[in-house]
Amino acid sequence: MLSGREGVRIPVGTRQRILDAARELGYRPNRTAQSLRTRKTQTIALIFDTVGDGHYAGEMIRGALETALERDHLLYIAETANDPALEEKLLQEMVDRQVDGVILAAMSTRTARLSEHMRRIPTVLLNCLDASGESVCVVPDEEAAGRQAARLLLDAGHRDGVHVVGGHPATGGAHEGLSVGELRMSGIEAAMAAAGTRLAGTVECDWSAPEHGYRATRSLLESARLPTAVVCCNDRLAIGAYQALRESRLRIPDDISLVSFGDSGLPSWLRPPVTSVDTPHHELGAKAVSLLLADEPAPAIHRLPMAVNPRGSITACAPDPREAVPASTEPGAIRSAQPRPLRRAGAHGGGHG
Amino acid sequence: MLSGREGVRIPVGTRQRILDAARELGYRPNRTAQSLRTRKTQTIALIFDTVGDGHYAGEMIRGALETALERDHLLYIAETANDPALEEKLLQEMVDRQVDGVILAAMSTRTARLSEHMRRIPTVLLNCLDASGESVCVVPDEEAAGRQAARLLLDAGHRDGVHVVGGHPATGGAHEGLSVGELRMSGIEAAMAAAGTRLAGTVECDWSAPEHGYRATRSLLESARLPTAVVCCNDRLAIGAYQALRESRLRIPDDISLVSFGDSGLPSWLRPPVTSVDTPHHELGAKAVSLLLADEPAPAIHRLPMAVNPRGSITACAPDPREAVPASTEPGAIRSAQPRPLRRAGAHGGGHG
DNA sequence: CTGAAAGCGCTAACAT
DNA sequence: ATGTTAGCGCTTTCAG
Repeated sequence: MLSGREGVRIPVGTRQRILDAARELGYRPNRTAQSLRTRKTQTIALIFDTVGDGHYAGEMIRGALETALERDHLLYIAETANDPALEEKLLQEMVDRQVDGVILAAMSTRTARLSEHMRRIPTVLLNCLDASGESVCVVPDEEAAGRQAARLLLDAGHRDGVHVVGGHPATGGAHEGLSVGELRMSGIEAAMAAAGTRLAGTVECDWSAPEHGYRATRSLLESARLPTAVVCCNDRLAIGAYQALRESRLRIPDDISLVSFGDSGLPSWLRPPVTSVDTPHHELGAKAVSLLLADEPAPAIHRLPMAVNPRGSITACAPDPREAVPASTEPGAIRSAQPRPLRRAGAHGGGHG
Repeated sequence: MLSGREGVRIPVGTRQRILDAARELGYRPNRTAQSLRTRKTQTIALIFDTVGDGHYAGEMIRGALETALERDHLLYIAETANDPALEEKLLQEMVDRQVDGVILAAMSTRTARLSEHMRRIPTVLLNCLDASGESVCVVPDEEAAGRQAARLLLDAGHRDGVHVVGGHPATGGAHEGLSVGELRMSGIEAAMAAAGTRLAGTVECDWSAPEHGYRATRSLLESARLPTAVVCCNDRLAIGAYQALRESRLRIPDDISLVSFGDSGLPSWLRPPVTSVDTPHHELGAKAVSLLLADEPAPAIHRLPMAVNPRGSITACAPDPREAVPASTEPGAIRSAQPRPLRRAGAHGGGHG
């Protein structure tokens, strides 16, 4: 009766008294014994390739944890460090402890190789796909994200002066053969085309560090026609872009608009805060858990929408940008050449980038 | 015999044959059954108050995981979001699953309140202390960190021009009644005193965002006597300081030296990289696990040394800074007034801050 | 419809 | 020194 057996006929008062007594005595069913019998442990393994700088992982963990808790499950966590042997060992340990399912999470979207274990236990791939296409996968919808970013700019009137910093690097993983960069670019281009226009240009560069964004943006500013808006393919590039723009005395968003794809939570430290299309880490983690715990984990790729976070780095663009923003070939002093060493100590004073 | 019973007399060949067969058949002892019998699960609960921005947590998790794995344990993870009710529930769930021990980790050092559960199960407090002083605690040695930071500067010849940005805010937790800021300041002051000198000044400010560091540093630069070196109490303040220095055309480390206390992994993105005294997240996690798994978890506070990471933001200081750095009351143009809008596209091009 | 009994797979205590 | 047995605390099956 304590285990919740149905159809028991006990006076309601008595029943309640029993339950109360049980609680008062601090009775807790022994989950280990339950598990031995039912072969279910109410636990899930969350295995990362690498926890990385943590931000990505942090939100994912939170999302997964919340959903798991709602469904009365607890989370194991582990990290493979991209070591196949370690991955195998961890998977084995998890299986030994009879986890009810495994979530294999990758920090940067890529194609995963499936271990044997994963054919014998419910598995969800998080932020990665497998070659066979027989797995349940959860990934951000990068192509839609590209369209979202472009729409932000288009809706503000930017049509002819939109440049991209980042582009389609070969590095990084793939969704169905396409890299994150390719997908985002494809989305951006599609949205521009749908609006009857196209990108003014794309600077292809490494996404890994701010300095690449800095250099790419500088090269943009040296061109004959100044951009009205720049799309940065990730946060690090955006930091570099901020730096380059600040050095050129171009103000955001007054002189130029900026959109970024957020993946690190860093944009909130930029001044002014950058409007970005952010990877839904939290939702990815939550979705992975709920799929794992669903009755029929039908093989499929679940693409989650990215979140648009307007933070004021976009300004309406005049119909003809040539009148609003005069072109310049002088890299040294594009706009106000006035040196303003110790500027603004106000609310935005901590500005950087 | 499979469970490793001692004193069994079996021909060596046979013994090996059995083991081989077992492996070939894929035999794995059922850990759940083991646990039911032995009341040990080879698992540890790692419970954070908040995973925060993740960096802190990421390294801690890694450290804990490595050590746990070495000792054949797996890690549960959870987050209480500083909600006592949730903490209680999670603790209960962990106890129900018979974890062998609990690590209670705080993101920012503070004093913890002990739940009843923790008196009945081995517990280690990570990055926090409890009022009773009866727990096993692992914390960074903040006072030593202060001395380390000061020594870096003193060894480079900085004696009379060292300023601190941050100070001793009342906010944040405490080690034996002292906040992180108080401890660090105390260490800095002790080291300066030991060297026969003292701080030129301290700007007390909020540690939470770059803009406070920016403003504090600006105020420093407006004073009559220019600092030869600045100590920033955390990464965010350092970012703000970088920004202020850059706007003043002061070069790091040529014109001014900088040291920071690292807590976010962010310093690596600053140009030039900032020399910092870093919280040993990884070691904290590892130590917590090994203490938890030790035979006698004697109540004690374990202070772990912080790691010094020289990254080139400190330069030797002339014996008399007054000759090396002329004072100025003009905030507008302290040093080279030359506007250099699009500077250096080279290796350090991505610089920001 | 309800109570009793038989295990889940292992380890520890027990006889041989 | 080795083989045997009795549970760990629960769920499920099977009689009653």
